[in-house]
Amino acid sequence: MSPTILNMTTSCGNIDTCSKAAANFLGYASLKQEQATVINQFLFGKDVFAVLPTGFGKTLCYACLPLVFDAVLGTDRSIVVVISPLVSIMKDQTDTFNKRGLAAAFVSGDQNNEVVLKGVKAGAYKLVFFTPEMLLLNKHWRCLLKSDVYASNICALVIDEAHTVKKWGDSFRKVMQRIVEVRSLIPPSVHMMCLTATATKSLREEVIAILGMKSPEVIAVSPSKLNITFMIKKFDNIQEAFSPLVSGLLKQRGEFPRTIIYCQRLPECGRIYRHLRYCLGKQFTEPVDAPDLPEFRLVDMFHSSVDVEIKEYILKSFTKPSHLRVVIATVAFGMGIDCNDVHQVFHVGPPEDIECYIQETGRAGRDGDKSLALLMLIKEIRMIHIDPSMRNYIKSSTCRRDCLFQNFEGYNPIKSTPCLCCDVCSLGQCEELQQFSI
DNA sequence: CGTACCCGATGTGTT
Repeated sequence: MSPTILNMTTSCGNIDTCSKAAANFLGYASLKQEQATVINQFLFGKDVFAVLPTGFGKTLCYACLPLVFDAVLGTDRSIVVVISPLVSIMKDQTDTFNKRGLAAAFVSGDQNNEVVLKGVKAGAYKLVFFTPEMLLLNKHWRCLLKSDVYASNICALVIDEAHTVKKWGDSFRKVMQRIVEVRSLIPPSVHMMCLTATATKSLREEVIAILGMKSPEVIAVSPSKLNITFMIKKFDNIQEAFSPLVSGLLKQRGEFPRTIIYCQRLPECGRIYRHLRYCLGKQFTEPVDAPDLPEFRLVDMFHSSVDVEIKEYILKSFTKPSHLRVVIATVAFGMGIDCNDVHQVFHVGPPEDIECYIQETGRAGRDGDKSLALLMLIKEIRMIHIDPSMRNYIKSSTCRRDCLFQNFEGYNPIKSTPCLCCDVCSLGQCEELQQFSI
C-alpha cells in the first residue's frame, strides 16, 4: 500500500473526507456534489443509478470506491468489478488508473498477459474491468467471482455505459440482458452501481428491471448543455447542405471548428466524403496539395470497415492539435471518444431515437465553448426508420431543447430570455444563426 | 441503419 493511501486511511474522519481524499489521490482536484452523493449512497448500502452528462466525471464515482471501502473497512484488499461494453474504454481506464497509482487491470478476449491474468485471480488489482462476454460466458472467469478472494473482497459491481444493457441487450449483444446472473455469483451484500450519460426516465426504469436492481437511489443530472444550439434544417441536395462547410474549410483551413458529421448508413459516409474531397480539391490536405495520407487530411472517415490503424490515428489526432477538422462517421465513432474541442455535430438524416441524438450531439462543446448541433434533412438522402420521439422532434415547432430534454430527469425548462438555445427560440435574434435559417 | 466481442480457421514470418 502506498503511503498516501495509508495516510488517507488513518486520517479518515468521515466518508466525505475519505471520498475527497480518494478523489485527490486519483488526480481529481475536487468532488462534485452529485459525485459525492453517488459515493455516499453507495456506501450507505444502496444500489445506485447515476445519469451524468458526458464529461461530468462518472469514472471517479467508481474509481474511488476501492480506496474508500479500504478506509472504511480498515483493509487494503477491496476490489471493484466493472462491466464495460467496450474494450477500448477498458484499456484507456486501466492505463489511466495505473498511471495514477491505482492498480487496475482488464479481462477481455485479447488480454494475453499471463502476469496480469494471474494477478486478477489473486486479487492484486483494486479495479478490474470485464467485458460482459468474459464474465458471463467464459467458464473460467465466470467462477472467479465465487472464489474466496472475490467473495471476501469484492465491494462493488459497476455497470458502465448502462444504457447499452437495454439498447444492445435486446438484439445486438444479447448477453447484456443476462448481467443479472452475476448477482447470484457475488455475496448479496455487494451492491450494484450503474452509470450512463443518456437515459430517459423510461430507459432507466427498463435497465433497472433488466438488472434486477433493488430500489436504487437515482442521481440524475440533465444532459442538456446550454452551450449547444440545436437546429433542424431542410436541404434539397448534398451540395446545398454542405456548401457552408466547404466555404468555411476553404477559408479557415486548420482554424475551422472541429466537426463530426454523423451518417446513418455506410454508403452515405462515402458519398459525403467524396463530395468534400471533390469540392476541396488540392485544398483537401494541409499543406495544400500534400500527399493523400491521413496526417495531411482536413477531412476523414470513421466507420466499421475503416482500417484499424487509421481508426486509431483518427481518434488520436482528433483529441489533440492536428490538421484534422472534420470526421464523417457512423455510430462507430461513439462511446469512449474524448475530444474537448468538437464544436459542431451535424447529422445527415436523423438517428433512430432521441437518446442516440443526445449521446451524439453531447460530444460537442465539452470545453464549454459555444457549439452547434445541426440536424440536416436532405431530400436526396432517404431517412432510416425512426421512433416516435425522433419523429416528434422533427415535426415539432416548439423549443428544440424542451423537445429533446423534457423526458430526461433533471431538466429545467426555464431559460433566460431572449433564449438563444435553438433555431425556434432565437431565429432573428442571433446573427450567427441567420445563415442557417430555414 | 449500424454499433462489439469472441473464437477458431487460415495465413505469414521466424527459428
